[in-house]
Amino acid sequence: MSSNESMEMYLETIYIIEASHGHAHGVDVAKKLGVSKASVSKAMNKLSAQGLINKESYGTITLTQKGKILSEKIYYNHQLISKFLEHSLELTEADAADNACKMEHVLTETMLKAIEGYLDKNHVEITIDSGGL
Amino acid sequence: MSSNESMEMYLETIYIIEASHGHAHGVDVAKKLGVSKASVSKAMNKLSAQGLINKESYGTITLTQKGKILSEKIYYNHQLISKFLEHSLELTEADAADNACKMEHVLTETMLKAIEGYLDKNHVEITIDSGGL
DNA sequence: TTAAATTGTTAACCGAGGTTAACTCTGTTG
DNA sequence: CAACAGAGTTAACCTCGGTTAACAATTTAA
Repeated sequence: MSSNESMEMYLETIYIIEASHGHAHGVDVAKKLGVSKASVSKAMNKLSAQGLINKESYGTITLTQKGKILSEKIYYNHQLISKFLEHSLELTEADAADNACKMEHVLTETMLKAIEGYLDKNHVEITIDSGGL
Repeated sequence: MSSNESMEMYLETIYIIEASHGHAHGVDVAKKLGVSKASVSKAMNKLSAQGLINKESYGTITLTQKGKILSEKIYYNHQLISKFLEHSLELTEADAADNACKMEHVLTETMLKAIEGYLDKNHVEITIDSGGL
């Protein structure tokens, strides 16, 4: 637990790619995050060492159970925050996602719980569409 | 403009100290932020080079006009976010400040404007008490 | 006024997270 | 099957923001 911001971004990205393609490749992650292949390669070594991903034949990446649980949580938080911003501030989906993306790494558990409460009270559904990162 | 997160923290801290003592000293900034004197010293050189602070006799630090305007904006945003979190999510003042502190460096202008609108619509006053950082 | 305590600065260093360039590995295909 | 293109890795390097340790400067106090 408590991987930091950039590791969370890698994990979330792998999660999203895996959701639509079954597995991720380093080069896809690099493109999606706008970083070099080399950065991805180093990051993958760390995530692998933490037991969050499996590196299979020639760079095929899949989440471990542990990695899946963590990235689901990260992704869920992202959706939670996005919906909250859309509903409370009437931000567009794009603006909400934009800000959620940066907020998701720093909010306290207390605040995340409060957002859950807010959405619940206001009957806002959390759609798990793997759309805009 | 667009100094980054840690520079913003230094600036905001100087602003708060200056508000209650007339001027700041490096050692106070270091204590408040929980960093070493050396880090403060280096940061002050940068802020000074950017024309945001004046270093007066033996380490006495004051904001320049430019620095004051910027740190007021930073501090104002902090208050804005805090109030928003207290009102929309019913967070305690402490929890709100805690999260605002991390959010204030990353939100888009669009979102900040939206928060202003929200507070306005809900008649929430922004008190400029230089309380909990 | 001189000694001690406080404060500030500098130098050398560290880890995180990125880069480029050169390399290796794998798979496809002419 | 041989060669090339695509994908991954490695090494050397950079910047940022922090650290510790030693030193310099300034206050304060005996």
